Amino acid sequence: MVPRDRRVVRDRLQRAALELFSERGFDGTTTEQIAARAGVTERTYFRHFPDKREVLFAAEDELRTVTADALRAVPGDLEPLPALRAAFHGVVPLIERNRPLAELRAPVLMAAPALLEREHAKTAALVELVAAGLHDRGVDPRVALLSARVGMAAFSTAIRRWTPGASDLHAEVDEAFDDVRALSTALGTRARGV
Amino acid sequence: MVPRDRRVVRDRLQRAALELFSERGFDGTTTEQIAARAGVTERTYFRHFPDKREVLFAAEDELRTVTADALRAVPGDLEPLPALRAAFHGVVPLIERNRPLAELRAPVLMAAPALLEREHAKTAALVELVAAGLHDRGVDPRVALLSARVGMAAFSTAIRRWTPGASDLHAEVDEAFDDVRALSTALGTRARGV
DNA sequence: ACCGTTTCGTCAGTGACTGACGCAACCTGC
DNA sequence: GCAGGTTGCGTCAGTCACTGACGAAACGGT
Repeated sequence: MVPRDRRVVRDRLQRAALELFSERGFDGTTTEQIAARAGVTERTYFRHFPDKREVLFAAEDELRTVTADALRAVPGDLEPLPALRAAFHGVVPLIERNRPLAELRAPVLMAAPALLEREHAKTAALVELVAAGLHDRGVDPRVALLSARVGMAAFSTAIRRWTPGASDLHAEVDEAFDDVRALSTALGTRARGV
Repeated sequence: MVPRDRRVVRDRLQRAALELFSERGFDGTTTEQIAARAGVTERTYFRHFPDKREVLFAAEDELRTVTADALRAVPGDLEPLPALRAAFHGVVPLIERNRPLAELRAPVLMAAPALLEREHAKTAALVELVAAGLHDRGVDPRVALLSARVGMAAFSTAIRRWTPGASDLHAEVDEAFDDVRALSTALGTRARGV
């Protein structure tokens, strides 16, 4: 028994998994191999992560709390989409900080459908979280869900458009929301309240 | 060996799976049980469906082709979001026709995270499809992806808001897109081209 | 009635995941 | 510095999703 600290083992498992997935791919790697490289047994792996994919999604909890806090910190008089734009600006530092790791993860995710699926579930869960946050601000639930989806569409697009070094994520967020606004004007202007 | 017709076996498997998932839940059902109720072996199940979840997602192919065709049928001079609104109107009949089955599927999906995840992947794949369709119409790829996400957000919201019998899905689609327009006006009006 | 093709059953095997049990290392109070 | 509770791990056995290989039965056409 080497590492008596739980965080150490967890960290070694994450590192080992990322390495192996990069080398042999997700499907070409067994959980037993991950555990072996981390110096533990397969059973221990499953004590730290509920399944094979979850090793790569440890940062999700922080993203959720930061997003929820950022939305709560937004002035209450803002309309739904401006509120989300402001909230996502508060999430930008976290995304920027996690960028080095994200660049290692990206090729692995793209190559494994099971991991892509998990990533989509992560986005969907975040939409629900944001919708709940809007509801807490007094937004009608029907509008809250649509707003959350549109806002998340803008934020996801901003992140994808982001080319670190060449562009600023804050600027990309503003541009994406501006694009939503510009795209929507073509929908015509009928008289209906939200 | 009773049924020599492939479609018959496939249909029996789908029916058996839906029944069993409704009775014992997704996790409480084994693929062997599904096959047994359909009168075949587990091996045969996996000859018809690649995994345990896919029995409930057989209609996806039709949705994809209908959506792609509907988008192609839209006049080429429409802006992205109006084009998507028109295309989704063309998909409405399919959704309405599949409603009875969808109502049986819904509670099963909600109760099983693995199935919800598959459903989200389906939406994500449809977004990619729509983005590609927009790109074929000459829309810039960066704008196409954002448009596809926003349009799909509106369509998904319309379907969720839809209470069959009490409301019309066509009307819900228009309302959802109108809501997007109304929500976006709050983003202010800066001068930027799309 | 013959033959190529489809579709299925059987068998054997891998890998993800779980529950139960015991042991060793840590933490506490005394 | 030591008894006793807690935590983290190893081991074992087992279930279930999924796959490849092979043979047999049923189908379609000639």
